[in-house]
Amino acid sequence: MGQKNNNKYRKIISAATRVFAKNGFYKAKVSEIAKEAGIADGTIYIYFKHKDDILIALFEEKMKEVLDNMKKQIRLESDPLKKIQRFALLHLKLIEDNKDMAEIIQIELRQSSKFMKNYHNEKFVQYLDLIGDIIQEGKEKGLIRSDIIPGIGKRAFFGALDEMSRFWVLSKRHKYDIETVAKHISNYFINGIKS
Amino acid sequence: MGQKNNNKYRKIISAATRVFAKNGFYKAKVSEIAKEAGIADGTIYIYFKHKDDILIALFEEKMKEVLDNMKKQIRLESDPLKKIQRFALLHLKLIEDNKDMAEIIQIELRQSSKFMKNYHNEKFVQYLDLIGDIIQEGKEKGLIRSDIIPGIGKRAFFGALDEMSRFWVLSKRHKYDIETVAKHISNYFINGIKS
Amino acid sequence: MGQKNNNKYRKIISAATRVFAKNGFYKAKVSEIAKEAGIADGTIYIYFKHKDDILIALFEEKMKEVLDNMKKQIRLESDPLKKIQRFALLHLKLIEDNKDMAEIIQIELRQSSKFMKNYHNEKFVQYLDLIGDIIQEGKEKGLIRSDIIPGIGKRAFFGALDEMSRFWVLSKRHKYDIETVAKHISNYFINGIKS
Amino acid sequence: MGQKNNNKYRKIISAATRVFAKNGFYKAKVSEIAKEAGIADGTIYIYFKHKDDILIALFEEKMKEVLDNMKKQIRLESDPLKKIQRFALLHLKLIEDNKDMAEIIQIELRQSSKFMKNYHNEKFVQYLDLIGDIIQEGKEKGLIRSDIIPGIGKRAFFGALDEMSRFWVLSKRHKYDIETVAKHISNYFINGIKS
DNA sequence: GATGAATGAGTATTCATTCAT
DNA sequence: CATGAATGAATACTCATTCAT
Repeated sequence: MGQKNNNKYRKIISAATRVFAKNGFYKAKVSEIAKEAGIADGTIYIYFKHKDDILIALFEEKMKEVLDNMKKQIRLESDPLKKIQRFALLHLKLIEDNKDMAEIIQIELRQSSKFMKNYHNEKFVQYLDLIGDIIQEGKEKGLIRSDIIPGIGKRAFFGALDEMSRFWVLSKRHKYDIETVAKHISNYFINGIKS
Repeated sequence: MGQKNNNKYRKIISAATRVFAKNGFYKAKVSEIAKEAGIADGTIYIYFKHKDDILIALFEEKMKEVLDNMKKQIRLESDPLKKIQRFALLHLKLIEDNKDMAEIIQIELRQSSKFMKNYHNEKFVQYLDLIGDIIQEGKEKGLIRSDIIPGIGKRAFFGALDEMSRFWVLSKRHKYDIETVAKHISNYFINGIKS
Repeated sequence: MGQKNNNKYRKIISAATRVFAKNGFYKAKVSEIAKEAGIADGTIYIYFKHKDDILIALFEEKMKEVLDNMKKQIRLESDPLKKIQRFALLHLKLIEDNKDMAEIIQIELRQSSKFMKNYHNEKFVQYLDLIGDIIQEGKEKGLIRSDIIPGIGKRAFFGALDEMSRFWVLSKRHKYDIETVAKHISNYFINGIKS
Repeated sequence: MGQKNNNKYRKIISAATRVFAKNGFYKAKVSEIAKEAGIADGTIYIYFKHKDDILIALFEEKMKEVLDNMKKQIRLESDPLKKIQRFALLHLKLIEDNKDMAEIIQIELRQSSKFMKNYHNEKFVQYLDLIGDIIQEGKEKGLIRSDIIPGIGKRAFFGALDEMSRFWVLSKRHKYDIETVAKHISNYFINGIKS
């Protein structure tokens, strides 16, 4: 924890975000991260035991931030359906404002066994559960049909946003603006599940 | 004679599907694919110039199959909304029946720059367009709201299915059966976009 | 011997001469020689047991030709000093007319242990001895100083011609014409050793 | 610190000289050079980008030494004809004292396109020019015939010495001693070109 | 803590050679 | 004899990780 406040630790995470985004985790060299961070190669191993750990730490850090921010924003809304709208807009804005991070999460983290399969992605589960909880709340308030299964609904909604994000990350020019996309996707979903 | 060549080409693709699925593209060794295919290491290089090309060929092959099959199935249905339901069910069934392939497409192919970014994924674009075309058809028949944008809708729907597929691929036990998931997801979407 | 008259054997030697000259023995691929010869890879191994053997055979063939030719030409001259002049001119002409062969002999055959060191180059020894014999004859006829050592003289003269040949092979444009070079080099030597 | 680097660089050059001389460049394994140098395989790649570069560096290093030494020695003599004698003796002595290096220069460096053809051998050109300059000087002083062409003479003389060197390198026992050979070869040449 | 030179395990790819047809 | 698909041994080079300073 003392480490996490450390200047060098932050520099490595920041440099790694850029380097991983550029060519992917496997093609990224530890020495390149060190160079980008303006430190020596060996210094990285004072803060991280393995190259893998940089990616995991990076993910945890970013996801914590995203999760905390999303929770805070969602709380400002009391109507579950409004919460869904806000979630969509905020999610896409986060992607837009953090292209490098988004690319890593989108592409690298889905990757090999080392991560999605063996690494239990607690923060991602919590992120999905934010949606699940909103759906549950909507059902309890009678705003969402009682036959909607939160476990399916949360993935469907997240998946829809995520696929748009992938498109975002991989395209240079955007055909649709964020607000439009957020509105459309949340409307499909809300209309699809509301009572 | 062509048979024999074809035979080995197929064996390599088949072996690679299993090997890539197990530990991912980067951790897969060419020698392991050869062993799995029951041929010599060097033989692989008669059919493929680089390790990369095996993954790309594999993807093209499988996607062609999936695309052809999906097109045929969709044509059997005349109602665009029914087409959406059928798409969902068939997509999830394909995933279920081709776990290894699904895992590769889900995880490996989204990966590094070499693929999603630089490799222009024509077949995937066509697959998405199948959905786009159905939406367009539905709009023209007055079954789908005129303000629905196919370019957003197709991604939202595919993303929803895809996120469920990911969950499927990464889980050992399935909480929900395919028919249920397909029904729910297509219902959200249909209710969300119908007139 | 029946083999040596064989059409395919000749084709291989001829193709190998071109292929070895282009990029050197080590970089030359057996399959490239086969392609150049218009035959299958495997056919080469009907005529030669190893890639090495092609180079050795090629050398033996060419050297026999060169040696026979040189012997015949030398015999036409009775004056040992004239023989030296003729040797120089003929040697350089051979190089000029057989660039590919010259390059191989110059460069490849001097090469690694496999050849100059382990392979006892009988034909080359005989070629050098042609010069040695001329010197000996000249000494006996009192035309060449009695203190000249043929074993040194033959190498000095051959080396002088050979270095010019190397220059020839490696240059694209020739500063001096063959007759001039042959005349100069034989004059240095003749003046240097004559009584 | 620079010392240490320098130290390993030297060790590699030295080890490579021995290893290349033994079996030739193409048969030499990088790992063998590393073992001979008492370092790890990877360390070689800190100092040299490619295996080729070791041979080139080795050559440049040795040639610089030889060239500097030869220049110094030649300057001690004022008579151009004496300079030629000294050149011959010194050249052969260098070969005798640096068998491994001589073998590499003699055999490996003449080799494939990578070297003699594509690699412009500046130091070798300068070495030859030392002889050319002596001839020019001799002509100006009226000691050497005015019709002698330095561009031909320098190659003839170098070639004569070089061919003796090759004989030297490839033989185990020497029939003639250095002084005799040097004296003979320089005498042929001097008598051959003097006024 | 910080450094960066050194390590050496790991692997894609090549290509001479074989042999079933 | 001829073929050319198949073989698999061989090796240059990379790069995550270590550790003496």
